[in-house]
Order: sequence, then structure tokens, then C-alpha cells
Amino acid sequence: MLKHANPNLSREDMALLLREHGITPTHQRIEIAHTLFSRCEHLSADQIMASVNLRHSETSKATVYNTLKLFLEKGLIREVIVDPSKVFYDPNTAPHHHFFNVESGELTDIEADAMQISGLPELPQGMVADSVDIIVRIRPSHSGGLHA
Amino acid sequence: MLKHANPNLSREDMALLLREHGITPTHQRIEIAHTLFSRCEHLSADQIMASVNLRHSETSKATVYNTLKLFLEKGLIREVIVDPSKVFYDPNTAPHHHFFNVESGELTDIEADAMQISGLPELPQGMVADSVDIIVRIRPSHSGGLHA
DNA sequence: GTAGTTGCAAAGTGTTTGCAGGCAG
DNA sequence: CTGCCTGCAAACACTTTGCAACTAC
Repeated sequence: MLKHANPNLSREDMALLLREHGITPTHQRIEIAHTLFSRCEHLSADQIMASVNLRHSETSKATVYNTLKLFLEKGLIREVIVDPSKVFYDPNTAPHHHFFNVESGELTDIEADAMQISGLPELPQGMVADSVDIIVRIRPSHSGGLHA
Repeated sequence: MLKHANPNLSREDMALLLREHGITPTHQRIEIAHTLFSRCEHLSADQIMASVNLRHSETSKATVYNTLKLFLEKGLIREVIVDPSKVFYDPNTAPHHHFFNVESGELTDIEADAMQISGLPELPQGMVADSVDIIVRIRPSHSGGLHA
């Protein structure tokens, strides 16, 4: 499974990746996957559409949203919810957390390997943890905030 | 500072609380504060408006949003961003984290006291941590998820 | 060929804004 | 009185949906 940034991904690689996940590789899906996986950044639907349509118009808004939802279901990407106004999509499906720059809206990965949470209470009856997301909201060091 | 659920809060208590935070206590603001602090749940703007207007219509949508934004600025409440479709407002301003029931949308507090995070990498240059939010997404124990 | 995919535009949410009238101090 | 609040409705941004035309296999 492809995980980390790789600007040299070919369309064929993408088609393969999609097929591996049970997704019919169409032109639009390949372009969207390519955008996500070659940049390997956290992009919003808007940014993805803009990026895909940079040269010539290749997809519509509806297709971008449909495709992202599909990728999500198939476990190809994850969504990151930090900004009330939009969802970010994350091509990194390995367990990890995020720094969120409140001023710029920039999102950065934190490797989960080194991190550990202790003292988490028991889950409520009959519940299972789906995921644990840690978001460290950061900002430039003026206007007071607590130090880590 | 008032922190925990208290169904017997009076309007006067609310007026005082608002004044303590430098907020002019108007009828609408008192009702909104009362709803938040007496229930001490995580409510969305919609739910707050519905709750406040239960008996007779007392506030408009605009006023609810304005007031919540004001409370936020003044540090009376916090916002919790877990659901891409809406923001929740949290009257508990003490450091704490959340369980988020993905099926029901229900949000539950986790006391921060007992918890500890280790291995958090250094913040990027010139950055200060604003807050650290941990969201444990949970669901009823069918349809596999990882155990905590 | 046929099921599945796409694009458009229109509808749907939650949230924000502009402005006239109203209320607190 | 005077400035801040309120309410309405219209504007907004993001996301979803319905449906006819199209494309991968």
C-alpha cells in the first residue's frame, strides 16, 4: 500500500492502487488519487478540484465529492476534522495525529509511533474505539497559549 | 467560575456569570447561558436555539450565533469540532477530552486529570500549543474497530 | 451492451452579514 | 440619550442530490 509522498507516481500506479481497493479506475478517479498521493498533503475538496483542473477542466464538483466519499469507504484515505468550515482529506492512512496551525489552517502529521496516551478511562458499555485522534492546535508564539 | 452541571441555576446567577466575563447580560444571553450551563451538555447552535425557544420564541438564529461567538471570545465556553456538519459548544472550559459516538453523534467528557500524553514531538519553530484535543471515536461493538 | 460513472445545476445545511428598530445603562 | 443588541431575511460556503449523457469493461 502506498503511504508517503512520492511526486513521481504514474497514472498506472494509481490505476493499480484503485483496483487493489476494489475501485474501478476511471480518468477522474485516477487524477484525484494522483493529486492526493503525489502531493501527500492534507487537502480540502475544493483544493483537490482546483488542483485536478489546473491545466484543463477534468472533473466536476460532484465527482470530486463522490470520489472522495468512495475513497473514504474503501479505506484509501481518511478525513480530518479540525476546521469547522471544511473537511480535509488525508492520504496517510497509517495511525498518526496532527498539528493544526490555527492561524494559517495548515495541517501537519505527527507520527503515532513514538506517542502514547495513558490514563484513558474505560469505554462506555458495549462500545468499541474506532479511532483516537489527537489534534494539537498551534499558533505563532505571540498572543498567549500554554506551552506543551 | 461555574463548571459543572447544575439544573438549579437562576437567571441571576447567569447575569453574574456574564458580568464576570465582561458581557452585558441581556435577556437572550441569559437564556442561552442558562441553557448551556444548567444542562451542561454539548449542544449545537440549533439545539440551543430550539431549547431556548421551547416555550415562547425568545431568540433569533442570528442572536444565537452572535452570542455563542461572543461567549467563545470571552472564554465562557469552548467549541468542539468532531462532526463535519456542525460545531458543538461546550460549557466545560476545564481541560478535558471527548468520546464521540459516531453512530448517535453523542459527545461525552473525559477528565483530563488522569490522562497523559507522552512522546509528543517538539512543536515547529516559533509555535506555541494552543490546546491539545483528544477525540476517541467510539461505536457500538459490532462492525469491527480497534480496542483501546 | 450494460452497469456504473460523470457533469450540471439545483437544492440543502449550517453559519454569517447588513441593516432597521429596540433596549440597557 | 447613545451605543450596543436584536431580529429578520438575504447572502454565503460547503456538501449533497437528481437525472440525462457517457464510458469502462
